[in-house]
Amino acid sequence: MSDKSELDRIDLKNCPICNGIPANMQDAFIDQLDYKVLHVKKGEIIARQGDIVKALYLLVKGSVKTEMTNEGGQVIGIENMKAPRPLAPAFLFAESNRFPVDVTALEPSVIIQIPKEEVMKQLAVNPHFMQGYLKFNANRTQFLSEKLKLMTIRTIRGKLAYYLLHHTASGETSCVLDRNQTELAELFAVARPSLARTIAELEEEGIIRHEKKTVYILNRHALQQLI
Amino acid sequence: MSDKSELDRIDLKNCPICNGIPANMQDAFIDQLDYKVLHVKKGEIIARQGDIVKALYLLVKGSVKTEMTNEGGQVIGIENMKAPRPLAPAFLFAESNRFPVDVTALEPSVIIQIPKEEVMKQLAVNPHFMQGYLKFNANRTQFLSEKLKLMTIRTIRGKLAYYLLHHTASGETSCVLDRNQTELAELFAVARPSLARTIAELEEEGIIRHEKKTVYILNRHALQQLI
DNA sequence: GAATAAGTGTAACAACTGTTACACCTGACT
DNA sequence: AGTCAGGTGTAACAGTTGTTACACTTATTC
Repeated sequence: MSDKSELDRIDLKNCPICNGIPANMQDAFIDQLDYKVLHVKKGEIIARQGDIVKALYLLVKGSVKTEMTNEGGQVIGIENMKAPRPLAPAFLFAESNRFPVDVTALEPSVIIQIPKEEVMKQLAVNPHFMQGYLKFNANRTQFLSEKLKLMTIRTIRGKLAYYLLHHTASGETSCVLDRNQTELAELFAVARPSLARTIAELEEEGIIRHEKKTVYILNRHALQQLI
Repeated sequence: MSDKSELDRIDLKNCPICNGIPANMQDAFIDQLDYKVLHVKKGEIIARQGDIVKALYLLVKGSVKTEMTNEGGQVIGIENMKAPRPLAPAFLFAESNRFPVDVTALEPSVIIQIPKEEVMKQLAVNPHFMQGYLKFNANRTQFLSEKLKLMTIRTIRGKLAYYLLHHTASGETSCVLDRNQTELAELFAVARPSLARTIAELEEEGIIRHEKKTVYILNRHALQQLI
Protein backbone atom coordinates (compact mmCIF):
# COMPACT_ATOMS: atom_id res chain seq x y z
CA MET A 1 0.00 0.00 0.00
CA SER A 2 2.53 2.56 1.18
CA ASP A 3 5.47 2.80 3.49
CA LYS A 4 4.72 2.22 7.12
CA SER A 5 6.16 5.55 8.22
CA GLU A 6 3.31 7.16 6.33
CA LEU A 7 0.65 5.12 7.98
CA ASP A 8 1.84 6.10 11.39
CA ARG A 9 1.15 9.69 10.67
CA ILE A 10 -2.28 9.19 9.22
CA ASP A 11 -4.87 10.11 11.75
CA LEU A 12 -8.22 8.74 10.75
CA LYS A 13 -9.94 8.94 14.07
CA ASN A 14 -10.56 12.65 13.63
CA CYS A 15 -11.67 12.32 10.04
CA PRO A 16 -15.44 12.81 9.82
CA ILE A 17 -16.07 9.71 7.75
CA CYS A 18 -13.86 7.30 9.65
CA ASN A 19 -14.25 8.42 13.23
CA GLY A 20 -17.02 5.90 13.82
CA ILE A 21 -14.56 3.04 13.52
CA PRO A 22 -13.54 1.86 17.00
CA ALA A 23 -9.95 2.73 17.89
CA ASN A 24 -8.88 -0.87 18.15
CA MET A 25 -10.12 -1.58 14.63
CA GLN A 26 -8.60 1.39 12.87
CA ASP A 27 -5.22 -0.18 12.25
CA ALA A 28 -6.82 -3.26 10.79
CA PHE A 29 -9.06 -1.06 8.69
CA ILE A 30 -6.14 0.82 7.26
CA ASP A 31 -4.03 -2.26 6.69
CA GLN A 32 -6.59 -3.98 4.54
CA LEU A 33 -7.55 -0.84 2.67
CA ASP A 34 -6.52 -0.33 -0.93
CA TYR A 35 -5.53 3.28 -1.33
CA LYS A 36 -2.93 5.68 -2.63
CA VAL A 37 -1.13 8.38 -0.71
CA LEU A 38 -0.60 11.66 -2.49
CA HIS A 39 1.95 14.16 -1.26
CA VAL A 40 1.65 17.64 -2.65
CA LYS A 41 3.72 20.78 -2.24
CA LYS A 42 2.34 24.20 -1.63
CA GLY A 43 0.66 25.52 -4.74
CA GLU A 44 0.37 22.13 -6.39
CA ILE A 45 -2.92 21.26 -8.04
CA ILE A 46 -4.70 18.26 -6.57
CA ALA A 47 -7.71 18.15 -8.85
CA ARG A 48 -9.00 20.19 -11.75
CA GLN A 49 -12.46 21.48 -12.42
CA GLY A 50 -14.14 18.91 -14.67
CA ASP A 51 -11.99 15.94 -13.65
CA ILE A 52 -14.02 12.80 -13.13
CA VAL A 53 -14.11 11.82 -9.48
CA LYS A 54 -12.92 8.21 -9.41
CA ALA A 55 -11.83 8.03 -5.82
CA LEU A 56 -12.67 9.27 -2.38
CA TYR A 57 -10.21 12.02 -1.49
CA LEU A 58 -9.38 12.31 2.17
CA LEU A 59 -7.32 15.32 3.10
CA VAL A 60 -5.42 13.98 6.11
CA LYS A 61 -2.78 16.65 6.50
CA GLY A 62 -2.40 20.25 5.47
CA SER A 63 -4.94 22.52 3.86
CA VAL A 64 -6.27 23.30 0.41
CA LYS A 65 -8.23 25.94 -1.39
CA THR A 66 -10.95 25.35 -3.94
CA GLU A 67 -11.58 27.76 -6.77
CA MET A 68 -14.25 27.88 -9.39
CA THR A 69 -13.40 29.54 -12.66
CA ASN A 70 -15.91 30.44 -15.32
CA GLU A 71 -15.48 30.02 -19.04
CA GLY A 72 -13.89 33.43 -19.30
CA GLY A 73 -11.13 32.43 -16.92
CA GLN A 74 -12.41 34.57 -14.07
CA VAL A 75 -12.26 33.17 -10.56
CA ILE A 76 -15.71 33.18 -9.02
CA GLY A 77 -15.67 31.52 -5.62
CA ILE A 78 -13.00 30.43 -3.21
CA GLU A 79 -13.16 28.25 -0.15
CA ASN A 80 -10.42 26.98 2.12
CA MET A 81 -10.43 23.59 3.84
CA LYS A 82 -8.26 22.11 6.54
CA ALA A 83 -7.39 18.49 7.30
CA PRO A 84 -8.82 16.14 8.29
CA ARG A 85 -11.81 16.00 6.02
CA PRO A 86 -13.01 14.43 2.80
CA LEU A 87 -12.94 16.49 -0.39
CA ALA A 88 -16.22 16.55 -2.28
CA PRO A 89 -17.42 13.15 -1.02
CA ALA A 90 -20.82 13.76 -2.55
CA PHE A 91 -19.42 13.85 -6.04
CA LEU A 92 -18.16 10.29 -5.88
CA PHE A 93 -21.67 8.89 -6.19
CA ALA A 94 -23.53 11.71 -7.85
CA GLU A 95 -24.90 11.60 -11.36
CA SER A 96 -22.56 14.36 -12.40
CA ASN A 97 -19.37 12.98 -10.91
CA ARG A 98 -16.95 15.71 -11.85
CA PHE A 99 -15.05 18.09 -9.64
CA PRO A 100 -16.86 21.41 -9.68
CA VAL A 101 -13.70 23.27 -8.65
CA ASP A 102 -9.95 23.37 -8.89
CA VAL A 103 -8.31 22.09 -5.72
CA THR A 104 -4.90 23.52 -4.86
CA ALA A 105 -2.67 22.91 -1.86
CA LEU A 106 -2.14 25.88 0.43
CA GLU A 107 0.73 24.14 2.22
CA PRO A 108 2.47 20.78 1.99
CA SER A 109 -0.40 18.35 2.30
CA VAL A 110 -1.25 14.68 2.26
CA ILE A 111 -4.28 13.22 0.55
CA ILE A 112 -5.44 9.62 0.60
CA GLN A 113 -7.21 8.41 -2.50
CA ILE A 114 -9.50 5.43 -2.06
CA PRO A 115 -10.85 4.10 -5.37
CA LYS A 116 -14.61 4.11 -5.74
CA GLU A 117 -14.79 0.32 -5.94
CA GLU A 118 -12.79 0.02 -2.75
CA VAL A 119 -15.08 2.51 -1.02
CA MET A 120 -18.10 0.51 -2.08
CA LYS A 121 -16.51 -2.69 -0.84
CA GLN A 122 -15.72 -1.16 2.52
CA LEU A 123 -19.18 0.31 2.81
CA ALA A 124 -20.61 -3.17 2.38
CA VAL A 125 -18.14 -4.86 4.68
CA ASN A 126 -17.64 -2.33 7.44
CA PRO A 127 -20.83 -1.06 9.07
CA HIS A 128 -18.90 1.55 11.08
CA PHE A 129 -17.47 2.99 7.90
CA MET A 130 -20.89 2.94 6.27
CA GLN A 131 -22.48 4.68 9.23
CA GLY A 132 -19.74 7.29 9.15
CA TYR A 133 -20.14 7.88 5.47
CA LEU A 134 -23.92 8.16 5.65
CA LYS A 135 -23.72 10.34 8.70
CA PHE A 136 -21.30 12.71 7.08
CA ASN A 137 -23.49 13.11 4.02
CA ALA A 138 -26.58 13.43 6.14
CA ASN A 139 -25.03 16.11 8.31
CA ARG A 140 -23.87 17.96 5.26
CA THR A 141 -27.36 17.88 3.79
CA GLN A 142 -28.77 19.25 7.02
CA PHE A 143 -26.13 21.93 7.15
CA LEU A 144 -26.87 23.02 3.61
CA SER A 145 -30.62 22.95 4.21
CA GLU A 146 -30.25 25.15 7.27
CA LYS A 147 -28.05 27.59 5.45
CA LEU A 148 -30.43 27.68 2.55
CA LYS A 149 -33.34 28.39 4.84
CA LEU A 150 -31.40 31.29 6.25
CA MET A 151 -30.69 32.63 2.79
CA THR A 152 -34.29 32.57 1.69
CA ILE A 153 -35.17 34.98 4.46
CA ARG A 154 -34.95 38.27 2.69
CA THR A 155 -34.41 40.85 5.39
CA ILE A 156 -31.43 41.15 7.68
CA ARG A 157 -33.81 41.48 10.63
CA GLY A 158 -35.36 38.17 9.67
CA LYS A 159 -32.05 36.39 9.29
CA LEU A 160 -30.81 37.71 12.58
CA ALA A 161 -34.02 36.72 14.33
CA TYR A 162 -33.91 33.23 12.84
CA TYR A 163 -30.27 32.82 13.77
CA LEU A 164 -30.71 34.02 17.33
CA LEU A 165 -33.78 31.90 17.97
CA HIS A 166 -32.06 28.80 16.64
CA HIS A 167 -28.97 29.42 18.72
CA THR A 168 -30.82 29.89 21.94
CA ALA A 169 -31.79 26.77 23.81
CA SER A 170 -35.50 26.70 24.51
CA GLY A 171 -36.15 28.31 27.87
CA GLU A 172 -32.92 30.29 27.75
CA THR A 173 -32.96 34.04 27.27
CA SER A 174 -29.39 34.48 26.14
CA CYS A 175 -26.84 32.88 23.88
CA VAL A 176 -23.15 33.21 23.24
CA LEU A 177 -22.27 33.69 19.60
CA ASP A 178 -19.42 31.67 18.17
CA ARG A 179 -18.66 34.17 15.44
CA ASN A 180 -17.77 37.81 15.31
CA GLN A 181 -19.87 40.35 13.51
CA THR A 182 -17.84 40.14 10.32
CA GLU A 183 -18.26 36.38 10.12
CA LEU A 184 -21.95 36.64 10.89
CA ALA A 185 -22.34 39.13 8.06
CA GLU A 186 -20.61 36.68 5.74
CA LEU A 187 -22.89 33.87 6.86
CA PHE A 188 -25.90 36.03 6.09
CA ALA A 189 -24.29 37.21 2.86
CA VAL A 190 -24.86 40.84 3.79
CA ALA A 191 -22.56 43.81 4.31
CA ARG A 192 -21.04 44.15 7.75
CA PRO A 193 -22.18 47.74 8.45
CA SER A 194 -25.71 46.77 7.43
CA LEU A 195 -25.72 44.02 10.01
CA ALA A 196 -24.35 46.37 12.65
CA ARG A 197 -27.13 48.83 11.88
CA THR A 198 -29.79 46.17 12.20
CA ILE A 199 -28.39 45.01 15.52
CA ALA A 200 -28.42 48.59 16.77
CA GLU A 201 -32.04 48.98 15.66
CA LEU A 202 -33.19 45.86 17.46
CA GLU A 203 -31.43 47.05 20.60
CA GLU A 204 -33.09 50.44 20.32
CA GLU A 205 -36.46 48.71 20.03
CA GLY A 206 -35.73 46.77 23.20
CA ILE A 207 -35.90 43.38 21.50
CA ILE A 208 -32.34 42.32 22.21
CA ARG A 209 -29.31 43.53 24.11
CA HIS A 210 -25.73 42.44 23.79
CA GLU A 211 -22.42 42.61 25.56
CA LYS A 212 -19.51 41.38 23.49
CA LYS A 213 -20.53 38.00 22.14
CA THR A 214 -23.38 37.37 24.54
CA VAL A 215 -26.83 38.25 23.24
CA TYR A 216 -29.81 38.64 25.57
CA ILE A 217 -33.24 38.11 24.11
CA LEU A 218 -35.56 40.58 25.80
CA ASN A 219 -38.63 40.05 23.65
CA ARG A 220 -38.78 36.59 22.15
CA HIS A 221 -42.19 37.10 20.65
CA ALA A 222 -41.13 40.18 18.74
CA LEU A 223 -38.17 38.25 17.36
CA GLN A 224 -40.46 35.51 16.11
CA GLN A 225 -42.58 38.07 14.33
CA LEU A 226 -39.57 39.24 12.35
CA ILE A 227 -39.14 35.93 10.52
CA MET B 1 -45.06 -8.49 5.46
CA SER B 2 -48.24 -7.11 4.06
CA ASP B 3 -51.07 -8.28 1.85
CA LYS B 4 -50.05 -9.13 -1.68
CA SER B 5 -52.55 -6.75 -3.24
CA GLU B 6 -50.54 -3.96 -1.72
CA LEU B 7 -47.27 -5.13 -3.08
CA ASP B 8 -48.59 -5.22 -6.59
CA ARG B 9 -49.30 -1.57 -6.46
CA ILE B 10 -45.98 -0.53 -5.01
CA ASP B 11 -43.83 0.85 -7.73
CA LEU B 12 -40.26 1.00 -6.62
CA LYS B 13 -38.60 1.27 -9.96
CA ASN B 14 -39.42 4.95 -10.18
CA CYS B 15 -38.41 5.66 -6.62
CA PRO B 16 -35.11 7.54 -6.60
CA ILE B 17 -33.47 5.28 -4.05
CA CYS B 18 -34.56 1.94 -5.45
CA ASN B 19 -34.47 2.51 -9.16
CA GLY B 20 -30.97 1.12 -9.43
CA ILE B 21 -32.18 -2.34 -8.55
CA PRO B 22 -32.56 -4.41 -11.74
CA ALA B 23 -36.18 -5.07 -12.67
CA ASN B 24 -35.84 -8.82 -12.28
CA MET B 25 -34.56 -8.41 -8.74
CA GLN B 26 -37.13 -5.96 -7.45
CA ASP B 27 -39.71 -8.54 -6.48
CA ALA B 28 -37.13 -10.53 -4.57
CA PHE B 29 -35.93 -7.35 -2.93
CA ILE B 30 -39.40 -6.45 -1.75
CA ASP B 31 -40.24 -9.96 -0.60
CA GLN B 32 -37.30 -10.22 1.74
CA LEU B 33 -37.65 -6.66 3.01
CA ASP B 34 -38.93 -5.97 6.48
CA TYR B 35 -41.19 -2.96 6.29
CA LYS B 36 -44.54 -1.51 7.23
CA VAL B 37 -47.13 -0.05 4.93
CA LEU B 38 -48.90 3.07 6.11
CA HIS B 39 -52.15 4.20 4.54
CA VAL B 40 -53.20 7.74 5.29
CA LYS B 41 -56.25 9.77 4.41
CA LYS B 42 -56.22 13.30 3.16
CA GLY B 43 -55.24 15.66 5.95
CA GLU B 44 -53.82 12.95 8.15
CA ILE B 45 -50.49 13.66 9.85
CA ILE B 46 -47.67 11.32 8.88
CA ALA B 47 -44.93 12.74 11.06
CA ARG B 48 -44.60 15.56 13.52
CA GLN B 49 -41.88 18.11 13.86
CA GLY B 50 -39.46 16.76 16.48
CA ASP B 51 -40.35 13.09 16.06
CA ILE B 52 -37.29 10.88 16.03
CA VAL B 53 -36.70 9.37 12.60
CA LYS B 54 -36.46 5.63 13.20
CA ALA B 55 -37.27 4.46 9.72
CA LEU B 56 -36.81 5.31 6.09
CA TYR B 57 -40.07 6.78 4.81
CA LEU B 58 -40.81 6.10 1.18
CA LEU B 59 -43.79 7.92 -0.21
CA VAL B 60 -44.95 5.49 -2.87
CA LYS B 61 -48.36 6.88 -3.67
CA GLY B 62 -50.09 10.22 -3.26
CA SER B 63 -48.61 13.51 -2.14
CA VAL B 64 -47.80 15.30 1.08
CA LYS B 65 -47.02 18.74 2.34
CA THR B 66 -44.37 19.65 4.88
CA GLU B 67 -44.78 22.58 7.23
CA MET B 68 -42.45 24.13 9.70
CA THR B 69 -44.00 25.87 12.66
CA ASN B 70 -42.12 28.06 15.08
CA GLU B 71 -42.53 28.12 18.82
CA GLY B 72 -45.27 30.70 18.53
CA GLY B 73 -47.35 28.36 16.41
CA GLN B 74 -46.83 30.32 13.21
CA VAL B 75 -46.33 28.42 9.99
CA ILE B 76 -43.06 29.44 8.37
CA GLY B 77 -42.34 27.32 5.33
CA ILE B 78 -44.31 24.93 3.21
CA GLU B 79 -43.22 22.47 0.57
CA ASN B 80 -45.23 19.90 -1.37
CA MET B 81 -43.93 16.52 -2.45
CA LYS B 82 -45.29 13.89 -4.79
CA ALA B 83 -44.74 10.14 -4.88
CA PRO B 84 -42.51 8.35 -5.50
CA ARG B 85 -39.75 9.71 -3.33
CA PRO B 86 -38.21 9.29 0.09
CA LEU B 87 -39.14 11.68 2.87
CA ALA B 88 -36.20 13.27 4.65
CA PRO B 89 -33.78 10.38 3.98
CA ALA B 90 -30.89 12.45 5.27
CA PHE B 91 -32.36 12.61 8.74
CA LEU B 92 -32.23 8.87 9.23
CA PHE B 93 -28.46 8.93 9.67
CA ALA B 94 -27.84 12.49 10.77
CA GLU B 95 -26.65 13.47 14.22
CA SER B 96 -29.88 15.29 14.87
CA ASN B 97 -32.29 12.61 13.69
CA ARG B 98 -35.58 14.38 14.19
CA PHE B 99 -38.12 15.48 11.65
CA PRO B 100 -37.67 19.20 11.06
CA VAL B 101 -41.23 19.58 9.81
CA ASP B 102 -44.77 18.34 10.13
CA VAL B 103 -45.70 16.01 7.28
CA THR B 104 -49.36 15.91 6.27
CA ALA B 105 -51.10 14.00 3.49
CA LEU B 106 -52.58 16.13 0.72
CA GLU B 107 -54.54 13.20 -0.66
CA PRO B 108 -54.96 9.51 0.19
CA SER B 109 -51.36 8.30 0.24
CA VAL B 110 -49.24 5.25 0.89
CA ILE B 111 -45.96 5.33 2.77
CA ILE B 112 -43.54 2.47 3.31
CA GLN B 113 -41.58 2.53 6.52
CA ILE B 114 -38.32 0.59 6.53
CA PRO B 115 -36.72 0.43 9.98
CA LYS B 116 -33.24 1.89 10.24
CA GLU B 117 -31.68 -1.48 11.09
CA GLU B 118 -33.29 -3.02 8.04
CA VAL B 119 -32.02 -0.19 5.86
CA MET B 120 -28.52 -0.73 7.16
CA LYS B 121 -28.77 -4.44 6.52
CA GLN B 122 -29.95 -3.90 2.98
CA LEU B 123 -27.26 -1.32 2.33
CA ALA B 124 -24.65 -3.89 3.32
CA VAL B 125 -26.25 -6.74 1.39
CA ASN B 126 -27.53 -5.07 -1.75
CA PRO B 127 -25.00 -2.98 -3.67
CA HIS B 128 -27.70 -1.65 -6.01
CA PHE B 129 -29.66 -0.35 -3.08
CA MET B 130 -26.54 1.15 -1.58
CA GLN B 131 -25.60 2.87 -4.83
CA GLY B 132 -29.11 4.24 -5.11
CA TYR B 133 -29.08 5.54 -1.58
CA LEU B 134 -25.69 7.16 -1.93
CA LYS B 135 -26.58 8.58 -5.29
CA PHE B 136 -29.77 10.12 -4.02
CA ASN B 137 -28.00 11.80 -1.13
CA ALA B 138 -25.16 12.89 -3.37
CA ASN B 139 -27.52 14.41 -5.90
CA ARG B 140 -29.38 16.17 -3.17
CA THR B 141 -26.17 17.63 -1.80
CA GLN B 142 -25.25 18.89 -5.25
CA PHE B 143 -28.69 20.34 -5.73
CA LEU B 144 -28.53 22.18 -2.45
CA SER B 145 -25.01 23.41 -3.13
CA GLU B 146 -26.07 24.81 -6.48
CA LYS B 147 -29.06 26.52 -4.98
CA LEU B 148 -26.95 27.94 -2.20
CA LYS B 149 -24.46 29.32 -4.68
CA LEU B 150 -27.31 31.03 -6.44
CA MET B 151 -28.54 32.53 -3.20
CA THR B 152 -25.20 33.98 -2.22
CA ILE B 153 -25.21 36.08 -5.36
CA ARG B 154 -26.67 39.31 -4.10
CA THR B 155 -28.06 41.06 -7.16
CA ILE B 156 -30.89 39.88 -9.36
CA ARG B 157 -28.75 40.59 -12.41
CA GLY B 158 -26.11 38.28 -11.01
CA LYS B 159 -28.53 35.50 -10.24
CA LEU B 160 -30.10 35.73 -13.64
CA ALA B 161 -26.71 35.72 -15.35
CA TYR B 162 -25.57 32.71 -13.33
CA TYR B 163 -28.77 30.85 -14.04
CA LEU B 164 -28.72 31.55 -17.76
CA LEU B 165 -25.07 30.64 -18.18
CA HIS B 166 -25.56 27.38 -16.32
CA HIS B 167 -28.63 26.48 -18.34
CA THR B 168 -27.02 27.08 -21.68
CA ALA B 169 -24.94 24.26 -23.07
CA SER B 170 -21.43 25.46 -23.90
CA GLY B 171 -21.36 26.63 -27.47
CA GLU B 172 -25.09 27.28 -27.56
CA THR B 173 -26.43 30.82 -27.64
CA SER B 174 -29.94 30.11 -26.46
CA CYS B 175 -31.74 28.06 -23.87
CA VAL B 176 -35.32 27.10 -23.16
CA LEU B 177 -36.38 27.78 -19.60
CA ASP B 178 -38.32 25.11 -17.78
CA ARG B 179 -40.00 27.55 -15.42
CA ASN B 180 -42.17 30.57 -15.83
CA GLN B 181 -41.19 33.97 -14.53
CA THR B 182 -43.06 33.52 -11.27
CA GLU B 183 -41.30 30.25 -10.51
CA LEU B 184 -37.96 31.74 -11.45
CA ALA B 185 -38.57 34.61 -9.06
CA GLU B 186 -39.32 32.09 -6.32
CA LEU B 187 -36.15 30.18 -7.09
CA PHE B 188 -34.16 33.40 -6.78
CA ALA B 189 -36.15 34.39 -3.70
CA VAL B 190 -36.96 37.79 -5.20
CA ALA B 191 -40.18 39.57 -6.08
CA ARG B 192 -41.64 38.78 -9.46
CA PRO B 193 -41.90 42.37 -10.75
CA SER B 194 -38.29 42.97 -9.73
CA LEU B 195 -37.20 40.02 -11.87
CA ALA B 196 -39.30 41.27 -14.79
CA ARG B 197 -37.65 44.67 -14.51
CA THR B 198 -34.18 43.15 -14.52
CA ILE B 199 -34.99 41.07 -17.58
CA ALA B 200 -36.25 44.15 -19.35
CA GLU B 201 -33.06 46.02 -18.44
CA LEU B 202 -30.80 43.30 -19.80
CA GLU B 203 -32.81 43.25 -23.01
CA GLU B 204 -32.53 47.01 -23.31
CA GLU B 205 -28.78 46.71 -22.89
CA GLY B 206 -28.67 44.17 -25.69
CA ILE B 207 -27.30 41.40 -23.51
CA ILE B 208 -30.20 38.99 -23.91
CA ARG B 209 -33.42 38.69 -25.84
CA HIS B 210 -36.33 36.41 -25.21
CA GLU B 211 -39.44 35.07 -26.87
CA LYS B 212 -41.73 33.18 -24.55
CA LYS B 213 -39.55 30.69 -22.71
CA THR B 214 -36.62 30.79 -25.09
CA VAL B 215 -33.77 33.08 -24.08
CA TYR B 216 -31.11 34.15 -26.56
CA ILE B 217 -27.76 35.17 -25.18
CA LEU B 218 -26.48 38.01 -27.31
CA ASN B 219 -23.48 38.99 -25.24
CA ARG B 220 -22.10 36.13 -23.23
CA HIS B 221 -19.13 38.08 -21.97
CA ALA B 222 -21.29 40.81 -20.51
CA LEU B 223 -23.37 38.17 -18.73
CA GLN B 224 -20.25 36.69 -17.17
CA GLN B 225 -19.25 40.11 -15.90
CA LEU B 226 -22.53 40.38 -14.01
CA ILE B 227 -21.75 37.49 -11.67
C1' DG C 1 -65.84 31.54 -29.07
C1' DA C 2 -66.83 33.57 -24.68
C1' DA C 3 -65.36 33.36 -20.09
C1' DT C 4 -61.96 32.63 -16.86
C1' DA C 5 -57.46 31.90 -15.17
C1' DA C 6 -52.64 32.32 -15.54
C1' DG C 7 -48.82 34.72 -16.92
C1' DT C 8 -46.42 38.95 -18.19
C1' DG C 9 -45.03 44.12 -18.75
C1' DT C 10 -44.82 48.35 -16.43
C1' DA C 11 -44.85 52.34 -13.27
C1' DA C 12 -44.34 55.15 -8.90
C1' DC C 13 -42.97 55.09 -4.57
C1' DA C 14 -41.35 53.16 -0.19
C1' DA C 15 -38.17 50.41 2.11
C1' DC C 16 -34.07 48.29 2.63
C1' DT C 17 -29.28 47.40 1.88
C1' DG C 18 -24.59 48.41 0.12
C1' DT C 19 -20.70 51.51 -0.14
C1' DT C 20 -17.45 54.27 1.72
C1' DA C 21 -15.30 56.52 5.14
C1' DC C 22 -13.82 57.36 9.60
C1' DA C 23 -13.70 57.21 14.85
C1' DC C 24 -13.20 54.38 18.59
C1' DC C 25 -12.11 50.42 21.45
C1' DT C 26 -9.68 46.33 22.75
C1' DG C 27 -6.16 42.96 23.16
C1' DA C 28 -1.57 41.28 21.58
C1' DC C 29 2.99 42.01 21.02
C1' DT C 30 7.43 44.24 21.76
C1' DA D 1 3.83 52.24 27.44
C1' DG D 2 3.52 52.39 22.60
C1' DT D 3 2.26 50.34 18.35
C1' DC D 4 -0.52 47.69 15.61
C1' DA D 5 -4.17 44.74 13.97
C1' DG D 6 -8.70 43.33 14.47
C1' DG D 7 -13.12 44.23 15.64
C1' DT D 8 -16.98 47.39 16.22
C1' DG D 9 -20.19 51.76 16.01
C1' DT D 10 -21.87 55.16 13.02
C1' DA D 11 -23.18 58.33 9.27
C1' DA D 12 -24.49 60.05 4.50
C1' DC D 13 -25.61 58.83 0.24
C1' DA D 14 -26.31 55.86 -3.75
C1' DG D 15 -28.19 51.86 -5.48
C1' DT D 16 -31.21 47.99 -5.57
C1' DT D 17 -35.29 45.72 -4.51
C1' DG D 18 -40.06 45.24 -2.72
C1' DT D 19 -44.84 46.72 -2.88
C1' DT D 20 -48.87 47.69 -5.00
C1' DA D 21 -51.62 48.41 -8.64
C1' DC D 22 -53.24 47.92 -13.13
C1' DA D 23 -53.20 46.93 -18.24
C1' DC D 24 -52.45 43.56 -21.36
C1' DT D 25 -51.62 39.03 -23.51
C1' DT D 26 -51.87 34.17 -23.69
C1' DA D 27 -53.83 29.53 -22.29
C1' DT D 28 -57.65 26.77 -20.72
C1' DT D 29 -62.18 25.53 -20.00
C1' DC D 30 -66.81 24.82 -20.93
